[in-house]
Amino acid sequence: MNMAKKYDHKSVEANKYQTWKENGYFNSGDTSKPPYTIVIPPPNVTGKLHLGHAWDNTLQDIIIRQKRMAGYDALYLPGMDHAGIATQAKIDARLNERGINRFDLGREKFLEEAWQWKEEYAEFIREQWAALGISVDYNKERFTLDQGLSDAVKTVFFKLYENGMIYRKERIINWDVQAKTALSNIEVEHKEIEGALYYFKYYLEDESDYILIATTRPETIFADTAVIVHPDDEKRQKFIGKRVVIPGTSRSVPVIEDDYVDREFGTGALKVTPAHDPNDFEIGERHNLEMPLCMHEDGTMNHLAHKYEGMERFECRRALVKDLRSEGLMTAQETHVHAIGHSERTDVVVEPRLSKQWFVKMAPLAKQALEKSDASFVPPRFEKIFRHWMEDVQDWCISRQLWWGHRIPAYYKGDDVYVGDNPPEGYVQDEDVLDTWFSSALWPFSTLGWPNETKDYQRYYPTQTMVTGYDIIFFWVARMIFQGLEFTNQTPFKHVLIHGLIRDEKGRKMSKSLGNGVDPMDIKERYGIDTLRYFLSTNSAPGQDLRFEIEKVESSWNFINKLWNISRFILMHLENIDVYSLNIDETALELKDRYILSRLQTTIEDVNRNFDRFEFGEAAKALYKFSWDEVAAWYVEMSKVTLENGDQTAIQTTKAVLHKVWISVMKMLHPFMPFVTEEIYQLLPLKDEQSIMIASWPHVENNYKNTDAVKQFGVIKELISRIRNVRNDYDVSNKTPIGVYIEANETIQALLEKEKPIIERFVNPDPYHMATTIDLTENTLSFVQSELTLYIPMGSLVDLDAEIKKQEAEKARLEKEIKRAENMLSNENFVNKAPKAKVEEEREKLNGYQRQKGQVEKRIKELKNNV
RNA sequence: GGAGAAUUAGCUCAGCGGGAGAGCACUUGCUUGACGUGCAAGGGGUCGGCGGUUCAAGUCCGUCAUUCUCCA
Repeated sequence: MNMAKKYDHKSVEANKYQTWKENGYFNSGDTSKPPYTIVIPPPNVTGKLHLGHAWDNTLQDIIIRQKRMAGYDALYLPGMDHAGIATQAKIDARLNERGINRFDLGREKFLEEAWQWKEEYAEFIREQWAALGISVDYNKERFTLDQGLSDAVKTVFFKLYENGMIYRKERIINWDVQAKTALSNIEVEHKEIEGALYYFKYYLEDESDYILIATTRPETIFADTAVIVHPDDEKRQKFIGKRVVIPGTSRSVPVIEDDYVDREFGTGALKVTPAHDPNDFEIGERHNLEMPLCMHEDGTMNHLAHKYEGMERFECRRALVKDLRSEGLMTAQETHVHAIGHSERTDVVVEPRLSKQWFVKMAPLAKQALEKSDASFVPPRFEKIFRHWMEDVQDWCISRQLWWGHRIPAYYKGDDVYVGDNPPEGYVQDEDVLDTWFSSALWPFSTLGWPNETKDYQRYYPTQTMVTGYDIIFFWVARMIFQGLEFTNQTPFKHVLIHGLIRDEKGRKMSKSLGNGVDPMDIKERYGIDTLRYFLSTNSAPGQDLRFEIEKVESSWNFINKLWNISRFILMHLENIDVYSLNIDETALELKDRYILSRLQTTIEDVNRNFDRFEFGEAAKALYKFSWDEVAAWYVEMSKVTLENGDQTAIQTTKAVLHKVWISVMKMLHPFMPFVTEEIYQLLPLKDEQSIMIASWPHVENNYKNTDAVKQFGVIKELISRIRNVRNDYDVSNKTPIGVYIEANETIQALLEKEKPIIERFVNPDPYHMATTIDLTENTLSFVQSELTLYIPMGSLVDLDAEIKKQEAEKARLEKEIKRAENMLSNENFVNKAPKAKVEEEREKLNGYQRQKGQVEKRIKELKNNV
């Protein structure tokens, strides 16, 4: 026995991952077994994995390890995402440090830099996967810009284009002025901001009258091309057909009528800026208006803003407002709270901007997804969120003005467009790349070889379970579903397990700007990765957020330390043992053995049920309670009695049971804490496999289920707990023998006689006395229990009056219980409608209470006689 | 404006149709040969309010309140 006295995560974790990997345990491919596939949500090649990744990956690894042990050909497919904007921004920053601008470098050289960056970070991420202990099949690792995945992207692009589901058009898109690229709708975060509503005078050209117009974005007036009034607006009919001058300029625009105007909002008249607002764009199309832009791509004003040219847009707004106010062209400024779009990536205010971009027509894809998706969400409410979004999804802007990504396979020559692999002479390829999510959407099948009908694709697709956070249901899950259905005719996964976000100890989101992030590697360093995994997987229910609390991490560590010490005890007794003696002889089982083996079966059932429901917290709770509250607190203590004083058969049986119970518990805990369970498994004799990773999952053995044993054990437990309680209440040291008299029927007496060594060990009684009736009156505490009445003579410590009061209270309590049970049983509806077992249970309870009440009454009488 | 979640012990959270649970914190006692990061024994909740369904409701439905999130 050379186990350390306390759990030392560093020595436990050393070398194990490498060994597993070298022995090929992570590899899929055993075709004699049914496949079970999980693809990793590919982390961005931008930097470190955070706690959110650790949580996400732990859940995936728990599922896959359990399935592997349960007899599946488990494939946990790893990979990474090129993450267009995010990575390009990082590379830009790194180049800037070296004083280099990417435009000086040129596209080709820049991409060389980018690939180098990717190699660096991929290695870093693999190290972190190893640190987390996740059992991914490295033979199948993929990257979104790999050749195969790029082919998949092109195939999808071509097919959608052929079917008219991808188009290129001038539309109002969300423009990120910092990243200088288009964004899709869902990359825009709407935030309520207190802005202002500015009222401007648009004078008629002859200055005889003016229309007052309210706007929240004054700087866009330079791109106004009309003013509209409502057809029913009698007051303003006279303006229709005339021209008004844009305030602060000499340019005039026509006044036209259109019922789009909301007569309740602002002044009831509207300026139209088709190139800077999606609604205005539609009006512009209806009325054939010109659509000039008044800003550059970086958000500074262009020549249309004349004297404001070159100013940043908000600076221009301030200057313009100030000028118009002093010129009397602005009449009012009201505060106005409205939702303003911010770039999810750079957090700058998104500029709606007319731009020619590529789009995916969403209606047909969404319709199909809604009709055919059979992915089941856990918890189910997320399906509603997915469907609701799908129901009114807008076309997806997929082009990005970046270099790092899948370059759009479209070529132009003048107005001619060629989409395909072999452009004719003279055609020039589109400069832009596709939205990163365009490739992520294909991840579950492109990683398995699609569009080729590869063996892997045929065997492992569709996948079983997708695990991800609710924050990317729209970005990713929904898109995988509609692309999967469109291109593989199947939903890409059966189950979608949704988890929440990880929050700091105050409940705030972890973020770089708050600086409240926790590095999983720091936790690993201090407590071990098993501790972190156990903490992450057991402290929230599916779909709920998880709060990071160091106390919970510590309690996870404590649990592992407890497991370590139980193992130490067990291993001490299994040293130099003949492994054949570890086969259990059922005829030799003592009560404690029958009890713990029976509880082992119900624990396995409980764990299995909760694994099937993805309720890992509940599964772990069952194992925690079983190993700590039952194995350690009772079975181990009882086994000491046998191991010290029992006969050879009993000792061997106890050792065999300890071994069986413990190896089963280690196996069931392995998905949660792979390293420490492997360490202990390796130390245990009589293993079924070289590694716990590939050992078989425990199965329920019905022959060990024994409700009688559990019940009898309960009698012993209740008795012991009560005597310990008296010792505590009356401050009687465990060293002092305590008098114990037990009144019970002969069956119970026989049971207690048999378990005498255990009771003696646990409560140190004065040799205890039993009879079917016991008449002890003087200075004796008494406790009526379910199967027996316990008397403890306490001499002068007993206050008879107080004891009578206690018994009276007990009697009152029992009477209440009796009344409750009687009420239920006299209710015809209950007796008729409730399940029979439930009714029977209540009858038994009633009988028990009545018997107990009789005992208590007898006791009160005796006490009173003695006062 | 629409949709969802949360509201349970001092704190953080499980439980979601048959008599309230965990971790931490708290109280008392304990150098018991696995473990003081432990052991034993405790205290502490009319499960947000009000209605309803049911033989039976923290648990299902409705409604209100408060907090949070997503969508527009």
